[in-house]
Amino acid sequence: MSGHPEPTGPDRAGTTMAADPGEAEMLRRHDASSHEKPFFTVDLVIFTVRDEHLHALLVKRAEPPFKGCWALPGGFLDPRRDASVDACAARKLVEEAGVRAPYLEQLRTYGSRDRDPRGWTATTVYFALMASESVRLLGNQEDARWVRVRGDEVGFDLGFDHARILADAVERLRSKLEYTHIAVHLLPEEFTLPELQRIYEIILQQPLDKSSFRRRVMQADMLEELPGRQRDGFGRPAQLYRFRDYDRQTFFPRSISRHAR
Amino acid sequence: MSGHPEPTGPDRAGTTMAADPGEAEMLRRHDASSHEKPFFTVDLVIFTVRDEHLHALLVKRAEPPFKGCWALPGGFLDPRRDASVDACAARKLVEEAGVRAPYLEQLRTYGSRDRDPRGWTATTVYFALMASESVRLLGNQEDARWVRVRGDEVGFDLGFDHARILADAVERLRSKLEYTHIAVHLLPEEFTLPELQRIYEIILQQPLDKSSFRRRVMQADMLEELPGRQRDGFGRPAQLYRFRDYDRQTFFPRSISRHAR
DNA sequence: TTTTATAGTTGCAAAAAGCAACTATATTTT
DNA sequence: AAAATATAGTTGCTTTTTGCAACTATAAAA
Repeated sequence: MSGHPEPTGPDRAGTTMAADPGEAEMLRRHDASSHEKPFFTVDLVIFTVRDEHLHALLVKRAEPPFKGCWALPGGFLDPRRDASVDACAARKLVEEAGVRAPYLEQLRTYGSRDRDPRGWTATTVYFALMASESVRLLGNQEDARWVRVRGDEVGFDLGFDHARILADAVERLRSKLEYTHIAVHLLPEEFTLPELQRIYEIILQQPLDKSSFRRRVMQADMLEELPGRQRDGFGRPAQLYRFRDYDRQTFFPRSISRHAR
Repeated sequence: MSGHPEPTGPDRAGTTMAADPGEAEMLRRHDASSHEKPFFTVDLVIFTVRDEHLHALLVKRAEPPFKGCWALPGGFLDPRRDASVDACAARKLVEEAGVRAPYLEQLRTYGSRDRDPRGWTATTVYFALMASESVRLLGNQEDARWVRVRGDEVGFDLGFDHARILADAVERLRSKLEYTHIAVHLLPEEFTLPELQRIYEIILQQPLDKSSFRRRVMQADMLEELPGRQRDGFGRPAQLYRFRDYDRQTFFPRSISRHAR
């Protein structure tokens, strides 16, 4: 493909003229020259499953605003250090949770005049999934903790609009679990099928049929059996598997739980 | 839950209220000076279906950088005018496409040191869906056009990283069409079932079975029959329907096209 | 009046999911 | 050591959902 648009095409037909072109032009130039910038931060919703429940990592704010309140980890993007927003999120993930490369996905950007008392602020929020075993909390235990998520909240107030952000993140997590394989990122590299099923049950908050679940996961062909390797426990030992392709995002052809309709 | 954390558990310390104004004022100055801000813009991927093909709205840039190039509509957020990022997107939608309230959803935020020659820039991208009938392009025909999307590109280069953004938007659109009802937003308020099916076929790029499609859509119970109202044409007239609830985002229990596995 | 084009329905075969009983293999208990 | 118990994994059948193709319905065009 070349560097120039086609001279012809279906694009000319439906372009009804309307309001004054001079006005639009004026607005465009105004925008370009004013360049007033909002504050820009990156926040993280870091999920894990521990003790049969979904947990999120929260930090206690050491500085105003909302000093002493619990909030999502995150902070200002530093254009000198961060080559990109993604890189900034990865940096903060290391700083806050000491984790190298878990599943990290952008949730969305929240920005408004009044969500931060310091002024117009936009924050791009990422959510991360990790195995609870792989987490090393840095710094003091007192100012960073895993908090159990009940429903879509933690049971107490959070600073800023972080309660709403957390609720959105939980919703996105549930929604993606219905259709994708991302739950594997909440487990260590090697895991068993019953462990994976338990993750789905905990987050979707409903029991799943064992045989249907296995059928579905095996048909998706995402797991690699680790021959001879088993997880011992009380009953019969369970076969260990590994997720086949951590980069590809695959979808189930059906949602896991039947939707109420 | 209430406005106060539980006395026990990991949340014990989350008691403090929001910052007092005097302290916030002090910190505002501190933060403002110590944190460099990136530029912040909002861009739009505006989709419609015309002439049996998916189209996106592109504008020809009047100013550098990429002057003369085609790019996605958008521009700098203005903290004085825009109460939120969402509001900024809605404003730009009116300015660029003269549309009041189509489907508007945030895609994601792209930000890096080198995506704009003017410096570190973050852009939050929204994608909009609208019926081709409802569009009034403002300004000159020459600098805003509907361009046919083939695969996930338009066939010529775009300014900035907009080609990649457009590809991401197309992918998101396809993905959401598999599981949700958003295709109705690409049609006028009243439409027929064959028209809706055609939208799915065009965007998913594959034929769909008539009876399965109807069964699925009717079971989802999202459409309201308009008694006595029909669309005339060559063959048998088609029943007109209206989408029942424009706010609710509902999901199909299965994806529409069978996935290759 | 016949042909053609499109809308919409129906019936059945095929595929997938739900369900429950069954086997397998370990630990714990007696 | 045998029995009880707990968990993993399989199998067979029923029910549900889908895919497919033929069928009917209703208009305009020939």
